[in-house]
Amino acid sequence: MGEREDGLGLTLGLSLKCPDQNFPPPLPFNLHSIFQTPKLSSLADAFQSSPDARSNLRGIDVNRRPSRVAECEDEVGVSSPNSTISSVSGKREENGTERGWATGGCGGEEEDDDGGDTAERKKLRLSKEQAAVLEETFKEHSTLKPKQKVSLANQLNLRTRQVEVWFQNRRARTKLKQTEVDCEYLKRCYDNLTEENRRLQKEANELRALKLSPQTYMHMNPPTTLTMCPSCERVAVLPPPSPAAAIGITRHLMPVRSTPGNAWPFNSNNSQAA
DNA sequence: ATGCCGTCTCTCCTTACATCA
DNA sequence: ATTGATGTAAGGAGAGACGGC
Repeated sequence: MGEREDGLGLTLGLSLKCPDQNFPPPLPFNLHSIFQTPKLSSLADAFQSSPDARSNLRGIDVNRRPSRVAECEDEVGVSSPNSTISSVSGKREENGTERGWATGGCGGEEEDDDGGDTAERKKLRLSKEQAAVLEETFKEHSTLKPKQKVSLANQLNLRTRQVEVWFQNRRARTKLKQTEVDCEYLKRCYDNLTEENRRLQKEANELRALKLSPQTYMHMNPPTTLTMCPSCERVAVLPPPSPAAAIGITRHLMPVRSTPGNAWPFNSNNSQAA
């Protein structure tokens, strides 16, 4: 109806319901809405927004498949040159294959008190039984083969288009749910990394503070520095050469194996700590 | 083999309606 | 009774696959 139309076409699309409203950062506007060619209000839209016109649908059980429509649909299905099913998209609906369904007409060619070409929006609610069967079928396979679609539609007394749309919307809902789950997971990762980063920053600051005030640890026992001999790969336990080294890396591994002639200040007997 | 065209079906976005608090 | 939020069926655009010519 018209109450949701803001006239700007800038409504945001999917709302991912991420707990953190700032994650992920939303686009400032919907590009699709901006570039989509605005469908200027057609006569049909004017009709749709007319309360009088809508009231004509009240009391009509749109979940019931009118027999005449069913007949028409079957005819279309058989007569379709390229398809044995009547999978009618919105564009193809304009050929009159599905119009007027809610008002019981067939192909929209019935005489219409409301002015002929009524592109009426038929809003219906599937029954619980229909929804349950569709749900069960969806659990087995999220897409339907044409024959499955037709048989399911027949079983549920729905149009194939309705079954098709239901599965499309159901896939969209599944994807949206999955996106929400992914969003939640990424947010947890983000929070963990933030916490880890904060912890490391704090640690770095503490180490810098130590470095700037050497007297604080002057009288402390020097930390042990482990140094690996490049030739024999034994680890030497050394006092730090300077106080500043105490806050550096305490285990110094030298990845490059040196030649035997390398100057190694410690004999191998002193480096049996390994 | 290639290109064009029509059809079908999909995703994505949007709209309109039903329902509920 | 009204209203806003929410859920969902359906419309429409665009894209890709496919078959026929």
